Amino acid sequence: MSAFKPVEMSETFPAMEGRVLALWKDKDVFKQSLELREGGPSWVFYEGPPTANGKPHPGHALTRVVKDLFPRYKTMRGYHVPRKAGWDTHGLPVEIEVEKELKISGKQDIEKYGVEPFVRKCMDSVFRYTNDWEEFTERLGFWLDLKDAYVTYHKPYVESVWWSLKQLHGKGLLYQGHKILPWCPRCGTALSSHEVGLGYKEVEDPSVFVTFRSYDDAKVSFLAWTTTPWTLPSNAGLAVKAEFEYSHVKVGEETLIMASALVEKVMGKIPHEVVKTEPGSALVGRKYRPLFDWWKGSDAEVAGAWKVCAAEFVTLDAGSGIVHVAPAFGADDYALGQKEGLPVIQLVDAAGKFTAECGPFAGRFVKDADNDVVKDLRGRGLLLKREGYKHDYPFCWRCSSPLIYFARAGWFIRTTREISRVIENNKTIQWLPEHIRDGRFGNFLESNIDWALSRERYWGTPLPVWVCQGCKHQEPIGSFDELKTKPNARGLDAFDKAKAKDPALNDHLRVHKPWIDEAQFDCPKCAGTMKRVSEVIDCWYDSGAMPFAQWGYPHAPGSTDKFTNAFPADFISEAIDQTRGWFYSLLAESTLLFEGPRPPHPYKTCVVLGHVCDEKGEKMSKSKGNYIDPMLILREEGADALRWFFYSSTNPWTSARFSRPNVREAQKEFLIKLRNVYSFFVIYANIDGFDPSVGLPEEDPDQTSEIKKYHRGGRPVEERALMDRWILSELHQTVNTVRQRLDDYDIFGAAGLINALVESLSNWYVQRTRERYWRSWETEDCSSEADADKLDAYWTLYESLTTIARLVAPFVPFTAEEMWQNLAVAPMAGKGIVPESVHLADYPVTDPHAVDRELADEVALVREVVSLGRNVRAAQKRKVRVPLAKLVLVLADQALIDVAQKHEEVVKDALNVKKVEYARVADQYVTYELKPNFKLIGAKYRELVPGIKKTLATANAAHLKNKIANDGFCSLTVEGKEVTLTSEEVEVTIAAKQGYAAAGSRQVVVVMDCSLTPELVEEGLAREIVSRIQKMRGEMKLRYEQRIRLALKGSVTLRAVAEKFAEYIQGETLATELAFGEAPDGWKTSEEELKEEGEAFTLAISEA
RNA sequence: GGGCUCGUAGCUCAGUUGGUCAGAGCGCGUCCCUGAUAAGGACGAGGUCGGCUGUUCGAAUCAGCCCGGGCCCA
Repeated sequence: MSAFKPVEMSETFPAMEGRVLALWKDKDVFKQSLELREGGPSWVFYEGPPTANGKPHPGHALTRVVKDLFPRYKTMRGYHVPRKAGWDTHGLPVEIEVEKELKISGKQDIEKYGVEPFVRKCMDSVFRYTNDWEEFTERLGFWLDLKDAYVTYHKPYVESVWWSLKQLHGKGLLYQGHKILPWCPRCGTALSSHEVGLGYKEVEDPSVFVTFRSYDDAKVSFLAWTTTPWTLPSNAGLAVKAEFEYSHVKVGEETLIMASALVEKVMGKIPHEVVKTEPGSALVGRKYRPLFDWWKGSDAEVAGAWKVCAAEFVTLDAGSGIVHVAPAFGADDYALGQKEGLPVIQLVDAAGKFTAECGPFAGRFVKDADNDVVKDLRGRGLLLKREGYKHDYPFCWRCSSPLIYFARAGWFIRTTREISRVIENNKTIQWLPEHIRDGRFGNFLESNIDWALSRERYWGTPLPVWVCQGCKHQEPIGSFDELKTKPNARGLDAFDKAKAKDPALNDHLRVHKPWIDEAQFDCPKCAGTMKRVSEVIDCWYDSGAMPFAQWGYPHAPGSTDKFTNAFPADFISEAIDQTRGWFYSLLAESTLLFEGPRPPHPYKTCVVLGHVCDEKGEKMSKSKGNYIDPMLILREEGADALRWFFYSSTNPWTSARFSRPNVREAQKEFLIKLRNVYSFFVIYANIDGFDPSVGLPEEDPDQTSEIKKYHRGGRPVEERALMDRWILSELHQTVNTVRQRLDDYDIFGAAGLINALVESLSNWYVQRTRERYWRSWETEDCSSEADADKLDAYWTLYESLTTIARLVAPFVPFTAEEMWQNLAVAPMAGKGIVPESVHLADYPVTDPHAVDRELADEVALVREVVSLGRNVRAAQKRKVRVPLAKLVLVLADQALIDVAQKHEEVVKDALNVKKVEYARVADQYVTYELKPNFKLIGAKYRELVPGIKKTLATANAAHLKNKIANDGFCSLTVEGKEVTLTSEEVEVTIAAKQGYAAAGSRQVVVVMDCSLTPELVEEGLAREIVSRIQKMRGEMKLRYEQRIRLALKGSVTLRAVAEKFAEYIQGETLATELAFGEAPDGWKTSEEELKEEGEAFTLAISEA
């Protein structure tokens, strides 16, 4: 008989979600959802590959729930949305993880350990956490095709990357050059920025002011400042800022040039005199003499060296306003040198020692030589002064040696040549939030430098360039098979040999170091030996290649179709730190490689996520110890709670404060409320035998319309009760706006609307219509008006809940599924009417017919009235149980009175009053206030506005109000001018006068007659008795429809009231009889006391 | 140091193209309601809308500067 499974309120959310997961698995719902939409328009999603060498943290939870929402939504909208998973597997973090595991450190140790076993360790380590990730992904409800994931170390992926690099080489976009790297001279290795960040210490370095003699006048010098004297022999230029003013300062016989703003600070007590000033731009291009004559460059190099350049990085914070430039030892310096044609003078070797040409300094470690360099300059009169300078300086986190910034040869992608196309492409991408496009990301692109692609490491995609050992001829290689076609190709069997020794060797490693390094062939130019360069590439290039590499394009069979069908992506989403990472690598590679497709590509929309912070607003990280394991939340609170928290608490791009209490709050706010309504429906639908499938045809031949598809019974909307029409209007209005918000990628906005809908459903619709579900049926066939109305109530709530289930399915897929299974699938099973999962259903469509904006406004007013009425009751200490005789509503105009009258029954019921009266004029209760409508009069009267405001405020409000009401306008004299205001230009508001039992807002005042008559008190007492009985029923855990027998024992008054209201009391409490006197044996009894009424009685209940 | 971003009630956050008592939820206190109850409602806080200056008839909302937090970069 029961159509619905009772809702077990004691079941935890995670337990419910476990059942849903099992159902999805059992019916393979994800796969079905893809198959269902095959042939539909496709909507392309790219999964940014997470690095699977650590456990998922809360930030990944945010990323994954956002990534899941839109594909689910689009699928329900009819799109085909394949979701291929991916894993980022290369890179330094993996190597470091393995180094730690092996308790080794640095490249020398790795070489000693052996590159082959090391690389194998790296590969193993990557998937150590895969199980964690897969469990996390599934438990979160993130539907992703994990079985068919792309993996960046796999051979087809690597070869796809090779193909792309060959394309770039062919376009002249791949070249060898220099890059300034943080370098540990002891370890002989570069450090990643992450590693550099680990080792900052505060130290005192020399701060020296050095004089560079002007080329044409030995008496004039440029005063430059540096904290690294050891770089001075490698000086190649000086930098000034064109906009600054510079002074010629006479000191004795000599003239020093420095920034005017710093003269006093630098010269201090040294006697000096400013003889001339000029802008920095006037200094640009002047030549000077080097401090040391050790370096011997080519004529061309020398011609370009030792000149003054303009640079933006020059500041007035410290120093002299003139900066010493050593392109080999600073990134800014290098970039400036490239721009200005300065030579790269590098008089320091990789061990941090001065090179042989450095005379007395040759072979000395640079940091130790600082003092002697200074001494040498002083001896030659080239030093103005030396001080100490405290600052943070990076040290090697492994060996504590001071790092030096050092130019290293490497491979680069010439992004700067194509950057204008990249910028154009970027301009057409939809960024959320919008400011990323021209802000953080746009700025980053504007200051683009060539992409340093190569890494002197082991575990990565090998850079596929072979170089002739003799003539330096370069040849990029696009695949392993291509190598085989090369003249006299040899060493290609290195991997096979290794595999013969150890059959467990993974075939994908064929294209990795060290085996691939064995491959050689003959140089086509000089017949020398072509060998691969030793480097691997930046793993960011790997991930940026995923649009084509995930399909093994163009080598893999069928990959061309797969690639073109899934390019560009409609949607990607990652956290903000990916601006310089994945967002850039995707965009840059796509722009450089593909010149055909119309921008934007390879992604059209990018939702940028904020960081997940702890309750103090600090970024969560394991090292800080403020980290919550997201699996803990999933186990304790559940996936929907976690998901809803991220969707509803704030925009995804503002960093959310993540904590268990916050997640619980989101759960209480929304999920529990929704479940309560759902449970309420199921309880009474089962009691009343409401069955949505009754009368349905076995097969529905026409499943085209929303109504047919999802079945909507009951009378036409316009024939239903006001309340039903209202909630259906709210429902369909919300459906409409939620679709709009989601189409705009506005998750937070959509979640807010859904929240408001559920709030309305729970706190107003159900609250105010509960009695309709409690009534008994009157007729067999529900033909009476009362029964039809009751049936309407069920259909209305049924439609609301099943529509909400579909509406929230992309957000809280578990709760939605649970509701759908019970409300739709269970009763309709086998009738071919509803899909067997909510995620196979269509997203709800608005029925414009059901939307009634006027009614929505009306109910808003009614809710306001009720709220104010409760306010009055609280202030007057009149609880709602005691009926009051009269309520007076004072409303600003007749239209509002009409509205209130229309909804009078609801008001009476909600506030428990006998009668409602209406008044437009009620001067004894209210005061009026007049205010101009600023928006309307602002532009018209401008500076008169304050005067108008003042005049209106001080005028006789009641009088003016009447005048406006009668004539439609009023005239005022403001600052001597005549001003005529129409009724639209003046807002009349009312407020309750002090001292009355009244409360008011701008448009309505509620006045209550709070006097009590004996009749009212008696009725209140009767309701009090009912309340006590209900409470007891609850304590006895009686079924909701259980009939009972009642016995009461109390005062004469109490008995009189109970007798008078016997019918009411029995009706409300489902009592078949009401007796007075001692409780019969075996009945449950309770002593009740009504303090306010001064009554005490004994209550006894037995099941009937 | 540079870029971006944020700074609104004890906490978490809203606040539409600048228009006038600055809002919600949570927590707290008081009270109420309850045949959905691991719910719900009413009321209270008296918040210099980070600070200063400016634009404007009018600014939380625009501009400039400053202070503080976050992120990225140097």
